Amino acid sequence: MSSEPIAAEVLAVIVALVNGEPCVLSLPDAPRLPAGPVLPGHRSLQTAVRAWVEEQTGLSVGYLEQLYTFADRDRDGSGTRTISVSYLGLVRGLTPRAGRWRGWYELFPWEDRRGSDDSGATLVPALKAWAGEAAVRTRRQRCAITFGLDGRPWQPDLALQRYEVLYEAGLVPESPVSSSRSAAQAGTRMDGDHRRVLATGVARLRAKIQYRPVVFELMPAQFTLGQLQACVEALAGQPVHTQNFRRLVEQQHLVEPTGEHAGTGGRPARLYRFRREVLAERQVAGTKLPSVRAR
Amino acid sequence: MSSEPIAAEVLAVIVALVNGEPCVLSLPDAPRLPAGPVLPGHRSLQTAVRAWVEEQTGLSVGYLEQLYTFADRDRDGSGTRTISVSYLGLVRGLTPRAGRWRGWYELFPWEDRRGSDDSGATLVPALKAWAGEAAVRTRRQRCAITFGLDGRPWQPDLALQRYEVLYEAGLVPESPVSSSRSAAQAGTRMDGDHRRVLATGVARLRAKIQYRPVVFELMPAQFTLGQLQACVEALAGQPVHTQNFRRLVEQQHLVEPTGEHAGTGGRPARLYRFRREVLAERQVAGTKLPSVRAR
DNA sequence: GTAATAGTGTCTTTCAGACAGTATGAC
DNA sequence: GTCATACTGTCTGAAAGACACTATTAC
Repeated sequence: MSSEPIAAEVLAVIVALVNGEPCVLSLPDAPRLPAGPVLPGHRSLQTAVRAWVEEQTGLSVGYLEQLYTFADRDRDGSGTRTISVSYLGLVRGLTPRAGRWRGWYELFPWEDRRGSDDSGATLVPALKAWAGEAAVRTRRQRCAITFGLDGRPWQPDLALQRYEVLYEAGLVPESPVSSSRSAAQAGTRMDGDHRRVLATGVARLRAKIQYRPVVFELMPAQFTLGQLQACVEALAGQPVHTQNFRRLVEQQHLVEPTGEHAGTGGRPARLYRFRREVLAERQVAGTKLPSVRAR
Repeated sequence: MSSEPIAAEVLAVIVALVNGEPCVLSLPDAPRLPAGPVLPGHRSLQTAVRAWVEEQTGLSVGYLEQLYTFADRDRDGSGTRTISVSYLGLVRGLTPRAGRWRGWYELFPWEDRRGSDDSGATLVPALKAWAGEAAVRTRRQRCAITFGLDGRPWQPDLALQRYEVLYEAGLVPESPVSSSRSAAQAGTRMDGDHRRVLATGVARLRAKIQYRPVVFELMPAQFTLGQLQACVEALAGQPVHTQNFRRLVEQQHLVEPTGEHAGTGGRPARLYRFRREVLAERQVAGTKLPSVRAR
C-alpha cells in the first residue's frame, strides 16, 4: 500500500462552562484549537488527544468522543495531505494552565437566542439579499430551514448548516467569497477551518443533550435544578420551559437530592447530584418506529 | 510535524437489499469490506471511497456518509499505523460486477428478531453464564440492556454494543478470549475487525432510519407500502405495527401515489414514489427539549 | 366460497406544552 | 409588606399503540 505522504493529527474541541457561559478551549496566543500529530507513543487516537491537550493547555480531559474526520487535500496549504481526526471533550469548569477559554457566542453570535429577539437583526436581511440573488428556490428554502425564517422553527442543532450557509454567502470573514456585504454580526474568526470544526462540535453537543445525559459532564458535583436548566439553555442557545424541564428531569430519575440547599437570592433551592447509575441504564431513550410486541 | 510513518485507508460498508434481505458488499473472494489507500489523486475521502468501491466491485455508490475512524496501533499487524476512515453507503439493489453481497443476518444471526422467538435460544444461556462468572453486577446489567433481558426492551440500534459484549464474552470466533463456550450462534466472521466496522454501520443505519428518510435510498423508484415496511423491518430486524407505520408514513408526507398498482398475490397495492422535496424540508424531526416561544 | 394482502376508522393511553397557583427566602 | 426564585398541581391537545372492520385480488 504505497500511498502519498500523509500526516495524521488530532484536533480537540474542549467545552466547559465558565461563569455559566459555554466556552471552547483554544491556545493562549492564537484562536486555534489544541491539536497535534499522532505519535508512535500514542496507543490510540483518544490517547493522542488527551496528551496534546494536556501538553498544550495543562488540562486533563474527562469525557471525550470522536467528532468527524477531515481530509480534504491541502487543507493547510502544505504539500502533503493532513488527516485531522476531531474530538469533542467536556470538562467541568476549571482554569487551564496555559489555554484560554473563548465564548461560543462571541464566535457564533447568531447562535444565541436566549436574550431579546433582535438576534437576527443585521444577519437576516443580509441572508435574504443573498437568497434573493439567485432565482433558485432552494437557496431561499435552505436559509428558511436553517435560520427558522418564514414561520419555521429555530433548530439549535443546525449550527453547522447555519455556519455553512454564512460561509457560502460570504457573511463570515474567512469566507473565500470575499463579500461587500456587511459582516457585522459574523463573530470572531479562528485559524484555518477551526471555526467549522467548532460548529460541528456545537451541533453535535446540542443534538446529544436531547437523548443522552451528557450535560452532567459540565456540571459540578452538586447543583440546583435552576443551574442545570441554565446550563442546558446556554448549550442550546434557547430558553427552556421551566416546569416541563423539571418534570422531564425528575421523571427520568436523572438526579437525586443531596439533602442540602443553596441560597440563590430567592427561596433556597434543593441541591441535587447526578445519578451515575443511569449512564448504564440510559441506553434507553425513545425509538420512534412503531414496534410491535408479537405478530 | 514529523510524526510516525502512517498509512491512511478508507473502508466501505455498502448496504443494499438483495431479494428483500439487507446485505453488505464484500470482496468476491474473501469476507472483507472494500478498502484502499488514500491516493494523491483523490480530492476527498468520499472520492477515495467511491473510487475504490468502483474499482474493486464495479459498483457506483449513491448515498454515502462518514461512519467512524479507527486507528489503534498495529490494527493490521504491520509496523506502521493505519488510520481507517470508514463510510456507510446505500445503493438500490443491483448486481455488482465483481463484489459479493453477504446477508447481515448470516453475519449477525442474533440481530434478526423478525421471525419466531427462538432467536436467543443458544446465545442467551451462554451470555448468562458469562455474566454469572464475575460477581460484578455491571456485566449482568450490560447483557440485560443490550440483549433486552429481564423484561427490558430489545433495542435494534445497540447492534455494536451487542457485538462488543459477544466479543468480550468469547462468543464470536474472532475473539481473543478463545473460549470453550459453544459459539454455535455466532455467525460468519470477516477479516480483521471488519465485522466490528459492519456492526457500527448496522447500528448507525438503524438509528438513522428513525429520524431521517434514508430508507428510500434502498428502495426502487416505485414501491408499495408493504414493500417499504418490509424494508424497514429488514433493517431494524424487528416487526413493525402495520397500521401505525402507514399512518406515520402518510402523515409525514414522505410518499405520493403514482397512480399505478402492483399485484402481489392479494389485493393489488397502490404504488408510491418518494417525495424528494422532503429531503430539504425534513431537517425537521423532533427535538426533545421543552422549548418555549417567549419568556 | 377461502386465503391473502391492502387499506380505513376509531378508541385509549401516554406525554409534551402550557397555565395557575403555592412556598420560602432576602430586603 | 414586595420582589425573586423555587416548587406543585392540573388542563389540553397531539401523538403512539392497539383493535376492529372493509376492500379487492387469486384460487
